[in-house]
Amino acid sequence: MLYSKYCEYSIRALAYLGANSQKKDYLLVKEISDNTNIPCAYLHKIFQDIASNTNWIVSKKGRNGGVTMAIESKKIKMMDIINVCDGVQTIKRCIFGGEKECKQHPTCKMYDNCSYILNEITAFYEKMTLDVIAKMNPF
Amino acid sequence: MLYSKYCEYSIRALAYLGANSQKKDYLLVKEISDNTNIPCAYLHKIFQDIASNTNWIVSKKGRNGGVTMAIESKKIKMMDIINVCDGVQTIKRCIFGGEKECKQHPTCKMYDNCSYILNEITAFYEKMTLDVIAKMNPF
DNA sequence: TTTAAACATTATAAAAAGGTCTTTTTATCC
DNA sequence: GGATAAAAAGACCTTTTTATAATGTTTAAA
Repeated sequence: MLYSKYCEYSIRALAYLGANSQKKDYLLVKEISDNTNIPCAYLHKIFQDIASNTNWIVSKKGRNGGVTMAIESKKIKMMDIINVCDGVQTIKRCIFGGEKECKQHPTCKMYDNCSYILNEITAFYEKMTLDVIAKMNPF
Repeated sequence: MLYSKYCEYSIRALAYLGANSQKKDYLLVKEISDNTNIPCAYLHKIFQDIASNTNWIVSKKGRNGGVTMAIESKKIKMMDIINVCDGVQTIKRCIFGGEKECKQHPTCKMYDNCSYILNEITAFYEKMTLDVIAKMNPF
């Protein structure tokens, strides 16, 4: 698994939101839940977390409430979402278990050897913005 | 995270075993535990699982017992270990959450788009055999 | 027959995933 | 303007998975 389920849900939910919420119209969490196959209550929690940790979405309580994007889809990369949900160090760590700064074994060449593939993965996540995802019709 | 901690431990432990056990000499689980920073009791369980699911290692009870490699280090790839520990589908699934065969959304181009990077990752794990790892002096 | 080792089983802890119920906010209806 | 209903927010709880610890059992060499 490249990232947690929580993170996977966040990506799917934001992609749907970005693709379907035009400026100033709010989508129901229930609707997003139904269309992305994410448990509704869990999705509430996810949106809460995203709302409090980023400026990506705004939510409105009460009748005609819901959630909507606060910034353009093309400004949010998968990499950003992974960083917010799972932490910055999730991707960029040695596949052997250590950190880049791991000095336990000064002669170890593992990180150097896997940095290539880590960079490839990172580059991929950097170029995958929500609008790029939306164009692939995942819903 | 690219794979579970259980899997990471398995890779580290097998790499150590491959690097340090010559034919017919058994290493103590305790020694491997000490040198790889894996909890000793947990490592026992890992070796048990590996022993019963593969033909990679053999263990010997009693005095002068321990574990040793049953096949050559160069024949075991990281990919094999990931498949045994976390299951075959861990790596090769659409980063958007679905399987390759996911036909929920017939127009979705996500898997096609991420297959390139999935292949890169797979190729990397295929070429990383235990003897290649050992040459990097991770211990 | 003692002892050192893997093997086996059970229990515990922590984290991740998900559910339920109550509260608060807000628009709309009367 | 008050009542009502619809929505997110928030608090708390349950389940599942992952990780680890503890303890006893079996094996085999010295």
